[in-house]
Amino acid sequence: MTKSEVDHLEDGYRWRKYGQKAVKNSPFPRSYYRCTNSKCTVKKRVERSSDDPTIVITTYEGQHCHHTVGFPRGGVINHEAGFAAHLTPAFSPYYYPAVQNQMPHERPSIVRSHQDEAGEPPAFRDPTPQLPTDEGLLGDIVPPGMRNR
DNA sequence: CGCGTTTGACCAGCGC
DNA sequence: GCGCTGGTCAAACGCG
Repeated sequence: MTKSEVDHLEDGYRWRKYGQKAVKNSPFPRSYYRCTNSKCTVKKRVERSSDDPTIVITTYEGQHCHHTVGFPRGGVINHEAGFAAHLTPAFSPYYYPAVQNQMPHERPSIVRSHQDEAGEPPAFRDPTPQLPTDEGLLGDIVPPGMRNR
């Protein structure tokens, strides 16, 4: 589970959308992404929180067997808006429905989604080798408790 | 021309 | 058995 204000949070991989469906829980459609790398079968499910439209719940499924797609650019770690949000799942309205009211998240970030994806060259996990293990990336971005849905 | 998105159809699982 | 819901496929389309 992740939280972010933008749809296209660049997490270092190239995603290809393969479907979109309207779910019952939220009035917003849910998007289905898959890693474009034929090697890794990672899937991603992005749905918007019904309570706070500025929040998207991203559910990763599987783990990447390759490193982040080439990012030799210098910008690197600038994940305040994107990846940093991953590390605060406590704000997820799914777990703490009351907290969302206190979130001062009213910046016009949805409008500048394009800037965001360009401004987030995700080479974030340099020290982490590609672990095709059970942990993989998920072990980092998802608390151990919630991994086995 | 290649790649990614869009969109409707199709399918499988589940509950009634 | 039927209908609903969620997940995937695939063709068409748009953009760089």
